[in-house]
Amino acid sequence: MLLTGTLQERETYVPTGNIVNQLIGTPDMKSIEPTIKANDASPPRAAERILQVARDLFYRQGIRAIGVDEIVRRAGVTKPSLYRSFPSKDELAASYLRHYELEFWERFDEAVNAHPGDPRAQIVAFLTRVGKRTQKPDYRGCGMTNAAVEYPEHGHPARVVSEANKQELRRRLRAMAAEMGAGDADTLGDGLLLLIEGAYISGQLFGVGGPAQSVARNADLLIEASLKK
Amino acid sequence: MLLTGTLQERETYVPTGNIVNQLIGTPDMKSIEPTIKANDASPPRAAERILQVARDLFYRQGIRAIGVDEIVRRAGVTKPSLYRSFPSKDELAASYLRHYELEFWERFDEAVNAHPGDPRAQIVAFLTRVGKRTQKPDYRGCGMTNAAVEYPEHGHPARVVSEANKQELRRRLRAMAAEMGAGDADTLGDGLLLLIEGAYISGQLFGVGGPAQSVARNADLLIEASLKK
DNA sequence: CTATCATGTTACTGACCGGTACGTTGCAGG
DNA sequence: CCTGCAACGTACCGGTCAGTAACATGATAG
Repeated sequence: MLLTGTLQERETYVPTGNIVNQLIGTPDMKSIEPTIKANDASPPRAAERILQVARDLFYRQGIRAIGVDEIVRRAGVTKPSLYRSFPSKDELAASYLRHYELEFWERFDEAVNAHPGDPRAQIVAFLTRVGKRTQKPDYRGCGMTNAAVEYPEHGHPARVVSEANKQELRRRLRAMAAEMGAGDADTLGDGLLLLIEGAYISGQLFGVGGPAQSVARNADLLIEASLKK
Repeated sequence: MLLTGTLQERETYVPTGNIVNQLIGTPDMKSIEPTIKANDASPPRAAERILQVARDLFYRQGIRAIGVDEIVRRAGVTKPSLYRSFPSKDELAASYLRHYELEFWERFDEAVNAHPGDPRAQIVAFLTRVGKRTQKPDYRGCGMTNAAVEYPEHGHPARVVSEANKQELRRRLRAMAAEMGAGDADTLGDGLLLLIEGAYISGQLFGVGGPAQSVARNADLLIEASLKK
């Protein structure tokens, strides 16, 4: 019998392609354009357009479902323009997710800042907005969660971004649960995380009218039960 | 500017390929082999081997990540053998999911049957086992949930199976919540579904030691809070 | 012995995958 | 005006994608 033995599994990511600067690379690097006057109404640079289109398509259709050809076609540019700004499609996906994460923390901190010193109200406020967003007809869940599902390989650039975000979210939720004075803060924090992830998934699975619309209410119930212990 | 206008989005699945019988097609059709004596130690039929390999690879790596060439190579068969038994890769994926769903309901009903007339214990028993499974090192979540993430297109064969399963699960959870006597049974049922989906996702995102291990405890807390209302 | 038929095979298709070598354009500074 | 250089495009790479045409084999039924 053929094909026995040497069919290794590839559980860890090994990159392909070259090394170039990437948009939203590591931290800092706030602006895209290097030397443009503020009043300049110039059309967006190629890299910017590419990332913009990629963010939209990757989120709505999934990363694996979208080829680089379609991205550059819709961006009105050509492939070398993409590969001059991004080392690979995988790194373009990672850039998309880094951008997504930025927006995520903006939303999160907005809810936090709206209720200073009241972590329970912060959570409920955040989840109320999540619940609302899941009821939009074209809701597609959390880009980072979806990317982790699409790329189970350890070390894949997209997964790395997603995992780091979820770890940090878990840390903050547990801290907030402790701040509430929960008997078992880690369990409550984790329970809230489960509800959040469940809302992301159920939102795109059930669409409008799905269980995700009750995420804030359920979180509040769970908090209540956890504080009485 | 080029490329305006006629770039339609394709949100609904349109099939490609021919029409053939499929393994685990619609209901019934219990056995694979049509005419084989029971004592026969013959090697598994091609279609059976294909589905077996596909189930393993689709679950572990994802459906989009696996090509039909790899499936037939690992199954030790060739592509026409696959396409004689399955109309398309999409339908092969649907067959994988139908099989997955069967196993899912086996696990679910096992927990239900272990605690007759006690829906709360049924849920907790089921989620205790889910929590345990999420702690296995190679846990990859729920195959149906993952497939729905991979295929957002309405009407895709894989997504159809997943959506139907989740709808039915939601129905049963709400019914069990009502049976418990919850004040707002639909909200509790939906909350339990959120926890379950959250456990599936978090299990594969965090690996061992992740928040999914607390899903049963959190579900019990949520039930308690919901019954007191 | 032969016809049938399911199951196997080799070899191929056109489209698309991610990625790249190399030429062209346009604009700034000397 | 010319040079230099960054930003872009043309045209192509080998490999893989899902899917198929045409043929071989092997067991069974008559």
